[in-house]
Amino acid sequence: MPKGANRDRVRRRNLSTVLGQVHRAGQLSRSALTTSTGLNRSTIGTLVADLEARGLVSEGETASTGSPGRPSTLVRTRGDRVAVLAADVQVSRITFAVISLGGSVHQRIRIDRPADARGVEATLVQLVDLVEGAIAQAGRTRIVGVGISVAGIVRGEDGFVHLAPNLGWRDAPLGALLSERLPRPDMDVVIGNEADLGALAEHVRGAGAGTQDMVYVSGEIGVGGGVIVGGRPLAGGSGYAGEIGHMVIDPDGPPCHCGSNGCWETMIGLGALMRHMGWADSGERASFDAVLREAAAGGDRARQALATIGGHLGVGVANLINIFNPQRIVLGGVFGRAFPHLIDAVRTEVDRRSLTPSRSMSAITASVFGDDSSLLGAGEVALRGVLEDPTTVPLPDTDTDTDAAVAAGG
Amino acid sequence: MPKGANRDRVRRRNLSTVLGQVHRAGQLSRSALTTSTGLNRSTIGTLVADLEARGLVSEGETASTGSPGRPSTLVRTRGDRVAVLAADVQVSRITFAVISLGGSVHQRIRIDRPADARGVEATLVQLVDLVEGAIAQAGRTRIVGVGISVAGIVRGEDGFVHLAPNLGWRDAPLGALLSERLPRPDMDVVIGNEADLGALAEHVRGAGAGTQDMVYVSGEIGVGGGVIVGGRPLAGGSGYAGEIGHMVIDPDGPPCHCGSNGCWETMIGLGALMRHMGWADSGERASFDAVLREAAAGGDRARQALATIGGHLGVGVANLINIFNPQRIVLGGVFGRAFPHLIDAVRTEVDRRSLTPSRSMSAITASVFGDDSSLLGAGEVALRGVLEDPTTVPLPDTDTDTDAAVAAGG
DNA sequence: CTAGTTTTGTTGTTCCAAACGACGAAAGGG
DNA sequence: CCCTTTCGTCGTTTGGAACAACAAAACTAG
Repeated sequence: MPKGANRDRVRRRNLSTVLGQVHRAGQLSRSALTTSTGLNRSTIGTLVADLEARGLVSEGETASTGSPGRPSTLVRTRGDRVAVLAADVQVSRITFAVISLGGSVHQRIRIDRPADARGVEATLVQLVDLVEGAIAQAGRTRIVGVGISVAGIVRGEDGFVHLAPNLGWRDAPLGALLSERLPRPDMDVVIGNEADLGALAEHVRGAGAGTQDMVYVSGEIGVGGGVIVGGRPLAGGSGYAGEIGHMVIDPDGPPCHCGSNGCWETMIGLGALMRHMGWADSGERASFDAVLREAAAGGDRARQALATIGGHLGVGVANLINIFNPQRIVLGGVFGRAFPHLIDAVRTEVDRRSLTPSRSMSAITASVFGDDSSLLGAGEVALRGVLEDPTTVPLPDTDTDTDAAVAAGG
Repeated sequence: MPKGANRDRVRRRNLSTVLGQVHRAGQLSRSALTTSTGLNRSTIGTLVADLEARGLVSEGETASTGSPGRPSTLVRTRGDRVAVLAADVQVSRITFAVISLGGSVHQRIRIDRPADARGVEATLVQLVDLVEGAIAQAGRTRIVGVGISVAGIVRGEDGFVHLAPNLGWRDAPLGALLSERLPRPDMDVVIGNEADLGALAEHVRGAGAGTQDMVYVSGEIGVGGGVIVGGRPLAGGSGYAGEIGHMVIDPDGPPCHCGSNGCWETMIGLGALMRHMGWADSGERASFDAVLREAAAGGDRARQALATIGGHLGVGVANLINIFNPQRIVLGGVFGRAFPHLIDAVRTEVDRRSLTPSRSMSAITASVFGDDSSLLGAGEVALRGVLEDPTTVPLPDTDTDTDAAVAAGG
């Protein structure tokens, strides 16, 4: 909140930017850090030494570039001292992982959930179980945060889930409940919207890497969206931003479960595809894959249906280009998997409907991480705390950090 | 570009935040500055002294609050040493003003333009004339920038006007042309989209004051939009963001001049209103006022037409709420003036079509500055340079500043 | 009206993180 | 082999923010 450059804040910020750069690149030479940050060689030296003492990075071998001059030391993220937990809560399963700086995934568990264990309470029990198990296994590794992806409308501030239609949740204070049940109350707990987190993951090291402005369109049973604006996630006044699935494309279109008509979701969601196929809508994502298989096998009806969906998809993408003027549009979820079948129809509509200067700089690509986007994004937000203030990870010996001092004083 | 907190950058940033706060509030006590910035009393003292020496602020009387304790000194912006020029280029006239820190408008000129003096070249001549006249009259006041509002698609970086349909311009490098013709090449020249600048003005001290996320919808002959995200203007990859007028609301709707169909603009723009009135579309904004007068006089047809427009307006506003989750939606231009006739229909659609959690926090209001929004916004962007780095304004005696040192050295 | 309280501005000093300069180290080029 | 280039390190400098102490300017209580 305070905007002034305090002396502590300067230090924290510099540590944060250095760690952030290494985290994003995975591995970076010290000389690259000096040029990108604009700081002095010696300053980078002390900052890296500080991060190294905290166990966040390690200095490895030198980079042997072909150019003359002494090669620079490489700075790498370390995954054995600090890590976070990430969970992707889906209807019929939870994917769970231990993720560390640099984005490396250490463990990965998938638990299937029977139909009677998908409520808020059951999910809490499952999550607490997974977290406790991971902490027990962590050993010396310090778990500093938990990130959880939910397909629903989530308030960013406290992780209150307003509505998660496919899970059948409504007004569930998931963040608060989880925080109070976890063994270590000092851990960051962040709940995020599945599409917002997917956008984050694709932006950091996926299909949107290197861009400053991108839009991620997530096709699951419903349609969600995550937007990166100027390198930062678009949150809105209370974290509900990015609900592009309920953008009205046709005011007199089919009714949507949200109470409106002609939402984008009603025209490109799973239900619409089933309609075009003449199938019954089971509300299961698997049926989308059935259409995909049929299209791959050369089925005309399936290809036609996907092209129709692609056209409607293109209309909304054109809107997003006109509104956000992004450098990249990333299609994720089922749209990512169906990308080859959709892209032609999408491009046709986009070329016709978006303003040329914006259009010419917006590349439309498929998601890189596929179904893992949300999980990786959950890890990313859980790491945010450490990335924004690396001093929260205490130095091992010296008792300079806050909570270490409190522990010593009490 | 460099992200590290250099020592110079720390100083500049602190000066910038202090000046920015005073600029926004117009007048602020030193103690308020300490609490809002988180800096020490003495630091605020030196920073304010620095700004005072540069002639940017002045320390006035003390604020007599009812609370005990010594009252704090008030810091006010000074308008007599530094100012900027702002111009709003409309089809049939140019509005021009001298604006200083704190947003106060010092002079104000309106020149009407005959039909044969609306091209790029004629406009340039008119603008250069106005700027030179203002500089000649400025006396001791240092003119540090020029901001210009144009209703068209403008690249933020260099002020290249891709398309300004109502002015009949296409691919006009207005920024470059103006910069090279101006008497003082060191002045900042910023060209901006009319709606983006309107949003900026309303955000700083208008209908969006105090918010962090707002959307400004500008109704002129066409429909434009400006978005503030997290307190900053949404620019997009190349500054074209916010073209909400070409958001497709009905894929099979009436054709738009942009080549698409059913753009929002075709349903709520001037042409649509004329259609509903059964009038011929003259493409003049005045005809909108004629409808407004008829509605005010009790004309049923006019009221019905406005309500229809309001309904379509509401559909798009609902989209914007779902996408941006803003704290405020500001209706400007003709929508601001017609606000009472539109708002009921807008609210009805918005309530039905936007997701409740987002809806409940988005207030819809009319523009505060009316037709002045763009002009004031142009002043605001022109001031951006000084606000971001107050050290560009040299100290009067000591030759510590760059260009003063160069002048002395040469 | 006076003494006490509270908050603020000022001044001199301290402190600390970044910058600087010099040196040795580690590469490539001839 | 020496030269050039670039880099890391160490000791020192520097500049700006923080701190402490004091004076000033209100309000409050008697």
